[in-house]
Amino acid sequence: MPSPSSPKTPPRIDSTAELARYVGLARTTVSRVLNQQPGLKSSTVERVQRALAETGFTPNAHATFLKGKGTSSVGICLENLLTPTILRKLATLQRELRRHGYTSLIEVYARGESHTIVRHFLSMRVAAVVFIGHFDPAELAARVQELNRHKTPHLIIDHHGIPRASVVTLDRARAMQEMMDHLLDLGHRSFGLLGIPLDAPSRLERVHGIRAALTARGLALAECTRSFDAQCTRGQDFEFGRALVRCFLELKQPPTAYVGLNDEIAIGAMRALQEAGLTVPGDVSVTGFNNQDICLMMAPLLTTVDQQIEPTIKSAMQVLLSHLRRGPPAEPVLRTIAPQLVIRQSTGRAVR
Amino acid sequence: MPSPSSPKTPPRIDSTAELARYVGLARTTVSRVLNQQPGLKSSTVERVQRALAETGFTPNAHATFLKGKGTSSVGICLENLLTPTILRKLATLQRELRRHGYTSLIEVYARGESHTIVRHFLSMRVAAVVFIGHFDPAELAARVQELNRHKTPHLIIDHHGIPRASVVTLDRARAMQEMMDHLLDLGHRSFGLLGIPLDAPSRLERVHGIRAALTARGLALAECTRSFDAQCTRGQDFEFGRALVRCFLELKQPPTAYVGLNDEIAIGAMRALQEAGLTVPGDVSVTGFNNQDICLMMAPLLTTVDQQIEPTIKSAMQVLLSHLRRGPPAEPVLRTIAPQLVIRQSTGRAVR
DNA sequence: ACGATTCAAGGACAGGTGTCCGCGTCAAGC
DNA sequence: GCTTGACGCGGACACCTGTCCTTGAATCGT
Repeated sequence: MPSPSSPKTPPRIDSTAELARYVGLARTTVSRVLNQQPGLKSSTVERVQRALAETGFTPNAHATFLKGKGTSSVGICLENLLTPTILRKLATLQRELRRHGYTSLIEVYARGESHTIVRHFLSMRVAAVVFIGHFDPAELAARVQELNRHKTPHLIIDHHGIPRASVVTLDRARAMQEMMDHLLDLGHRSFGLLGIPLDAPSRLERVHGIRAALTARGLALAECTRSFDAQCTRGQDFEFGRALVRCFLELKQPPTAYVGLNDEIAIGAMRALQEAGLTVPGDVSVTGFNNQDICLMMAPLLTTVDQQIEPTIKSAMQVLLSHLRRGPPAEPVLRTIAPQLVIRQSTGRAVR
Repeated sequence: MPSPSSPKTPPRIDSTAELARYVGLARTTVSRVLNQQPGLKSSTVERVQRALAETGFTPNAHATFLKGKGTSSVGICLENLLTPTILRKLATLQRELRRHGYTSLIEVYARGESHTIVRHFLSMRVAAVVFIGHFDPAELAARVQELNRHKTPHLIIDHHGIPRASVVTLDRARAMQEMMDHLLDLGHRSFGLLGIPLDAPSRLERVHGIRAALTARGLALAECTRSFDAQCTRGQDFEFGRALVRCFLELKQPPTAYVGLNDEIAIGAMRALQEAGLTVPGDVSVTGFNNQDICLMMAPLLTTVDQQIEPTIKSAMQVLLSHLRRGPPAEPVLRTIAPQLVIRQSTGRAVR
């Protein structure tokens, strides 16, 4: 410490009143310095600033909030803490929020606990709530209703189909359609869907895209595609992809192209295929989804879809900020982000 | 009184006073119901409960906190949101904290911003602060001092060497020593270190372990090992591992075993080796660190070290809870967790 | 019908902060 | 010496909740 060599450690200060006593000023004067109000002698301001630095005092955020000077925070509810894309969205969103002066409250979803989470957000009087990922539809709808009743702005990233909720989401139908077009151009006519059930509502959008691509060429969904996980939407990891491919390989006529729900499943699938003596893309093609870093480490490099996370969050912030300024809108906002196909080495011409 | 079947939507309630007006009771009575105080007619309790359910009112957490009934929260500062092991620790810790009635405040570290983060924690009057990962030592030391001055309990997971700070960390020296023993047993005598600089303080512990294993066999660190990233400790991803191996392969006598800082680097290294026409573990051996799921998807399966995250967080919670009960201890607590070697297929006998 | 009991009403205070306002002080200008 | 202006002091109120206490009213028992 440069100026005085006083080794007296400053006392622990816990309120503006204590700080005022410490510097020998009135509490109101200290408060005025803290809030940068005009009409104070510069020497006084400096005196308080120095005491502030010495003691490291921070005003009680709860009391500040109570006075209306809300430390504006935004609640973020995540599907999980494992999926890399979700985490990249979270990281980007938190950075953007901080840039606009908001602090974030992060909670992780667990089935049946969304009520507790949203109540926590509401009790903290957050300025808005953001959901990232996919959730139980009924539960999410109930939460949205709850937030609407409290006039708390909210935004969903990814999950769609909830009434009266603003959503920013990747156009997954279009992504699947483009991917299917790519595979159809390569001559593929029979497809194994990995982690994409044909009837589960949570993956409906993807199936729509797949069907659109097929019907555009006069093909029928039911005849060209096969999915083994009608109800099993549990695991979404490497091992799941591996297990699914093993099921497919027991068929008399296994598909020539495998379409994975995500990169992990696709990678697990490639491993299982290679273990069975098949080559990718020589014998069969495999596609992923998300374009994670790991795609570039596989042999062959994985063909996949990029989520365009940066634009997604940018768009989400726009919507969120407009909701924060004008309150929840009468009509919910819906924005879709265009995906980008990333064609690499794991897809090739169909043989048979 | 109107009929109870009236579909009139309940008004938005924002305080106990409004709720009291809504049900036609006194504010104090409502407060007593909310805090489950005895001496209330059950019909009254029920009336309030119903209004509570109808309106979805939640008491203002800030005001509650101000009254001392603190919604006790713990601040968690993360190195980043990308490293899978950090995220698994975070997920486990948050689950444990919630189980003990604590809510968590999560912030992500950025160089030079730790001051802002800790001040935010302090302004929220958190019960404790936890750091997960590795940070700038000087910055972290300053934060610890700040927390000590405010008598706020704190705990560091992973990063060690900070004075007057409690730490729970994996015994990385022991992990490296065991891994080196394994490689030495296989006949390896020249090692390429990937992402482990020999002189950087942040990786000192690992180097200690490596040296211990070598000297136990009468070998010298400087003669057996080589590291290309003396100062470059930036990237820790797949591409970094790939780039490092390319450097090694330009040497006249490349090493026979590569020791990676983490699984990603090791996987990138394996790719680069395979691209160069070498086989793993036939020609060279490669080891990772962290035992992430991806290790099981590589060909060959990656030999690595498991961090034992579950026991780590369990231990951390014990320390944290004792600090929360008794306040910051006079002597900081240090706990090391025993690692577990996971030997798979990427390591084999040395040839030459 | 009367006293005893039960229970809600409502006032009061505390917790830390922001803000307003009247008052006192001090120095400079005339 | 008086006015004027600048500036800090300290009281007051508000934000919302939890808790204590007194008071008043309704209900119950005999």
